[in-house]
Amino acid sequence: MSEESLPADALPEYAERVLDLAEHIPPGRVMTYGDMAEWLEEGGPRQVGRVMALYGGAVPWWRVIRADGVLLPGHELEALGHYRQEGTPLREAGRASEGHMPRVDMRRARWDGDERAEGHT
DNA sequence: AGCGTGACGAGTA
DNA sequence: ATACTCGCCACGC
Repeated sequence: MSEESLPADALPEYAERVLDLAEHIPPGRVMTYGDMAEWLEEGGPRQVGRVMALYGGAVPWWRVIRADGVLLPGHELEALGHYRQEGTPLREAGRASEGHMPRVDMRRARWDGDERAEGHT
């Protein structure tokens, strides 16, 4: 039997790795799908995206976004609420902000996975 | 087996 | 800023 049937109460190992990493993203910071794939050294942005689409509800999904900083389509308001609540750096279109959501300021909010760097002490 | 699709990314026009 | 192309990889039809 080469069938690798997965236990119903367990996720694919890759999915667990993705979710675990997502849970380690500090509040006020974000990680891109591509960065997560690179950090894990496995799969690619689309694979991370697939995992988040399927199981992302169990983790702080709003801290995992696209490289261009666009809020998750369909959950913009919810994500925005979290960002304002945790002080995630946002780029607001100064004058034309009416009509479209702000985007995450990737330059400041991007987290590289180095937890030690969080403690500036 | 081919083909389209997607919570992607980078490059080009 | 937007639109389109190509590369990427797993899934479903």
